[in-house]
Amino acid sequence: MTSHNKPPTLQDVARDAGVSCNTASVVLNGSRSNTRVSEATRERVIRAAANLSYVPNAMARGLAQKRTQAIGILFGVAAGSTDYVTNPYMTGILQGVLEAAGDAGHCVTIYTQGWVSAKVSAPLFRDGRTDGVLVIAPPATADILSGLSALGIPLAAVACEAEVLNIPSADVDNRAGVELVVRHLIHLGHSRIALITGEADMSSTALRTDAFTSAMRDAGLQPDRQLYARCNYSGEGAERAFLSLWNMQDRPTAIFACNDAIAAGVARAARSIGAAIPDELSLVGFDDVPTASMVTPSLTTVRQPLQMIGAEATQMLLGRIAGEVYPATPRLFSPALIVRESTGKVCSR
Amino acid sequence: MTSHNKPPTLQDVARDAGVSCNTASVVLNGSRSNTRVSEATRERVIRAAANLSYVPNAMARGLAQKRTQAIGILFGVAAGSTDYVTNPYMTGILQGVLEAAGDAGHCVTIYTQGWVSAKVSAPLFRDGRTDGVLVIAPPATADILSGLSALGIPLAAVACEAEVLNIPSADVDNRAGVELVVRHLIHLGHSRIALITGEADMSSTALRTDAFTSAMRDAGLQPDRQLYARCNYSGEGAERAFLSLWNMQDRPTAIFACNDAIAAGVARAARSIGAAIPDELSLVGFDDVPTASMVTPSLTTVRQPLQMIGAEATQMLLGRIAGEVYPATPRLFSPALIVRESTGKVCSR
DNA sequence: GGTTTTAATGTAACCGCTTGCAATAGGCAA
DNA sequence: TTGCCTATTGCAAGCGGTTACATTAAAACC
Repeated sequence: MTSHNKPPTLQDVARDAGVSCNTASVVLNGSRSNTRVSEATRERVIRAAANLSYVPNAMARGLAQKRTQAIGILFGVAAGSTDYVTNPYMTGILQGVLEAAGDAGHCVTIYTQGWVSAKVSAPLFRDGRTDGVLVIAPPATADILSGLSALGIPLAAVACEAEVLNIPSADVDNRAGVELVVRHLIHLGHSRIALITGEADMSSTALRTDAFTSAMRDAGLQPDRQLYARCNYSGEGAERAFLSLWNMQDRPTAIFACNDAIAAGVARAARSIGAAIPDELSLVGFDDVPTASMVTPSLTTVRQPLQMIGAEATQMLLGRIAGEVYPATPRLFSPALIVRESTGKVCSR
Repeated sequence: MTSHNKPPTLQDVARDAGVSCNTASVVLNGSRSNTRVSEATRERVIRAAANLSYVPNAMARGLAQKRTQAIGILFGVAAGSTDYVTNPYMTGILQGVLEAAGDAGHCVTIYTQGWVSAKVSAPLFRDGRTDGVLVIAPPATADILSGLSALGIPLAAVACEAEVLNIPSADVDNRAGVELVVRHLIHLGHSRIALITGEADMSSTALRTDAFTSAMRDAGLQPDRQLYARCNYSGEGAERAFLSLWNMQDRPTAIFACNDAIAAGVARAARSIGAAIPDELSLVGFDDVPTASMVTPSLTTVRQPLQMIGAEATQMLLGRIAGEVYPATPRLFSPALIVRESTGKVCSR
């Protein structure tokens, strides 16, 4: 019974192999290329380590060489919220991060510290637990990125304004996604197209709003600010936003919701008041969450490659940790328009 | 600009406060109640630490006191798979874990090491990175739990056979959940009820199959083994399982799918061959994933409190790390039957 | 006043591993 | 034989904390 004994240390390996722990260290992590070890010794050490199922202590190693082989991940959450992984966006990113980090032999540590103020929270990340931090879709108002950046912590980000801070980041190409949506709707004959955005302090809100306006103009349509509504990305407030649009004298024939959760809220509200989708109203979402294909009518939406985005950001972070330099411009991934049942030709009436 | 300077150490704090680093240490982590420190000194140290935004180095602290204030989490995945957080079950548990761990001031580290063999993988968790490991729904065939247990690593588990290993665990009350389903269906007049389970090596499969058989017997019905089918919890193979049941000479009037992903597959297959739900076939799922309420017809299913289960398991793990002892019997959480549109009275024909 | 308590703080040895540098031992040229 | 180079290996000082124990000084006791 080997239960409850302490894990073997490098000293144990060295003793069993009949060498100093210096030699054991050199053998086991292949470093010190200038200092060579004889083949016989190398084998003895490796055999001893295998016999003991030796695993180096990450704390000691981290302390000595100041690299932990772990990265931290910080999810953007609304102030006071603890909903870290309750939506498919975050979990999609996380899955990509886990795969990329795993491939690189890095652990992933999720930070749950609240987003107090950047001055207060940022120093917490200097606890030496991780080599760098990945920040996912933080609200711009939480200036955590600048706080972390000022402390010299290696960073990469997803879906946020990282360019001005010279932080590498990855994101979906929001502009391209919005253009796909607007072109699709216009192609179906819509011209009064409404926009329902999420929180104002998310970078995607500004980007999509701006892209929407441009795309409308490009199509020769005058965007109507009356048709811009706002709620939360969680879907909260979507019903109200929908109703305010629907009760206008000159109501829109299509609504572009900035994510699928908002679109779901709109669909629910539409059904409850008997507005037919897509006959009376076309509806488009963004994200292509699993539910989008299952609902009735199924949702036309923009798919973004979340796992690729998460993986790319992870690789950038690992690169930054290794000292590489990246361009500040975000790495953008192409979205795809998934046309389903919630959009149709504009009703002639 | 304070950029890129090294994080302040305890020595820095001690120097600024004009004390030895012993005193600083004692003040800052409040320990050593036998050794007292004067109020004046205490204040000086605290002020110095605050001025420097001092954060103790987790590696050094972990090395010294052999506790890292971090827990590991290992997701049960199919052999060769890297789908850690791609399904709502895992993310629901994770969310609960994050909240509970965060409340206790612990970090959560996700392990991505593959489930090689228990002999190979288990020692990896002795790297000192975490104080204990939470194992979520592992396949019984991957004897990782026994491997970890043999090494004396503090453990807690979710949804698995942990009792024989004397490992504290939490889970939904599968038996109660299944009974709710069977009673509901019988109440609607069904007697030929089919069961579609997930992988055979998941503890829930055995538990739910057994509970199903018992519940049928308790209702005075003879369970028909012909009506037991199997596929994967991911939903893969659900169509085939459904068709094999549907093509029987004496087909079932109701199907209990062991999770919502399977139920979704069944619903899809049923629609594709024109089998009407619930008119010709009642369908029940398990889990109550977000999609369940959105599909048409919406899915009758069993809701389990995933976040509570995750949080409870976390608290057990933290307790075990602190030396507490828990009963080996799993802590069970009551499920709730959510009746929606996919179940109805048996068709009289 | 001398001795014992007690309060307050400092010293130094670890925790397990990395790494600069010293040390040892053959081998070979001089 | 002596000296020097090179291939191996060991020594020891950290990394940044924690903590048993020693130390000092002031207070309390007889």
